[in-house]
Amino acid sequence: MVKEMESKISDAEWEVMRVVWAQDKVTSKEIIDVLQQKKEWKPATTKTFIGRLVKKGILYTEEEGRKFLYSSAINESDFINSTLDETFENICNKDVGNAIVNLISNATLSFKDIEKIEKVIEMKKKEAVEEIPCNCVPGQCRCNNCSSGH
Amino acid sequence: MVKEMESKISDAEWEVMRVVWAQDKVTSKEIIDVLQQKKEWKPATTKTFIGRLVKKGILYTEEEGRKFLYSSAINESDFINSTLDETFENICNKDVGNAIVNLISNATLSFKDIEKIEKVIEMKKKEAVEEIPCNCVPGQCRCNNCSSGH
DNA sequence: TAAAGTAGATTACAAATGTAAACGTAAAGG
DNA sequence: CCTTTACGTTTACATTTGTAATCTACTTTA
Repeated sequence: MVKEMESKISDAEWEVMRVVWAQDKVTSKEIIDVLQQKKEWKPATTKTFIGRLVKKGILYTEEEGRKFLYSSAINESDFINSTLDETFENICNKDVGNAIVNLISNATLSFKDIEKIEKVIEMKKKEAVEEIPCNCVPGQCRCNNCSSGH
Repeated sequence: MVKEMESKISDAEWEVMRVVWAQDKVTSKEIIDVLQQKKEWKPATTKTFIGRLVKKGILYTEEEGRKFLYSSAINESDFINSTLDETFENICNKDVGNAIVNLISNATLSFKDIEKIEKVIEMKKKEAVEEIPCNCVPGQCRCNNCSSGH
């Protein structure tokens, strides 16, 4: 349960981080090459994103002779999780379950993933509720799906 | 499997949509009131977001005498799902499973949600794979978690 | 040693976003 | 009928994001 990450990076910056996360320490050239292939970004474009990430403190730099080696200042899983948690805060409580179902159905999962999911689900059963109220309109839920409403 | 939603709304706009979705048809005053309470937005601020959503075609307007009634031009669940699908495209394939585990563990779920999740999981078992390769660096995965790599 | 190539830093600029005030017009109240 | 109110529209403006060229200081190479 990591608290307060609150860094918020853009889609383009994510793309850079993915390269860094996948390779531990990288030179700018490596990042540039990967993204030139994958996203067709001009080198200058990638450089901009790298620079912004460094400024935000999300990329560490360590000098290696003349160049820099870049590495992530944040843990990949923690970052993904807190980003997703923030995204889910936009979603009405009552829809979270369906959203998760949809995600699972679109995902490619390993046997291990499935095992883990089954395990959490088993735990969640203990604290499951009958109906989840809409929390979009505080105080007075008039949402169609909430019999409890108003 | 809804294709092509590609509307992309901002966090602030989401907040407006939540109010609309929760209530079917609403006046601007209702939206403004809710968000003044919930987010402490000035009426003018909310008006701006409403206007932008109308311009984007995401809010319908229908005249009701002098005022407008606003309603959503898009289906809530479809919208949520396609937004999340897009978000998950930022996430390395190999991390998707863990991300889902995390989401489940932070969610409040109903018995029905859990049932549905169990059902999808059951289906996913048939197409589960041994290991999911990192797809962040195309062609040559050097990611730590991928034994298959490079 | 001069030319060419690299890498990081600086500058550019349009579109989207957050945040809001001001404006115009019609309605409702006094 | 005039004033206040309410609502939609227009304008404002700083920040973030996407997208990139240019500049500067080395370094490698001819």
